Amino acid sequence: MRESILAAIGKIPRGMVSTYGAIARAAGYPGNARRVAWLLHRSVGLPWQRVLGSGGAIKLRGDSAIEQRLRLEAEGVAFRGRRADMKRHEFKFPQKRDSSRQPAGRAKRRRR
DNA sequence: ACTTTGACTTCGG
DNA sequence: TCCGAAGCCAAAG
Repeated sequence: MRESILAAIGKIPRGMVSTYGAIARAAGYPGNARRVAWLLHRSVGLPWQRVLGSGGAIKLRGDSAIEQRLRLEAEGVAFRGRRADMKRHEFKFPQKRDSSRQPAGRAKRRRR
């Protein structure tokens, strides 16, 4: 849990970013975005700068937010306004799904 | 053992 | 775009 979340964060490659919610899901704990944030805050040795809020928004305050942005830009992540360009830099965690994936776009969102 | 606390997210107005 | 409310739940104190 702690480990799976931390491991997921560690898989984000340089130049890519992910979000709290996506990491929680990838770690097997959907809906636990806050835990991801909590762990990030008190753990060390993680690529913390690569974790953003939904939509690519930086959720830190003050100086930390500036530092995060600088670090990401240094890795090649582009920003559009206050958000990272997720279309180009969002890291997709590998999922195990069988080959019966819909070939055409149209991603569907479950929920309620 | 109980309460507070988050670097959150989504929805509605 | 911004604001508030509700859902979420392990870890800290």
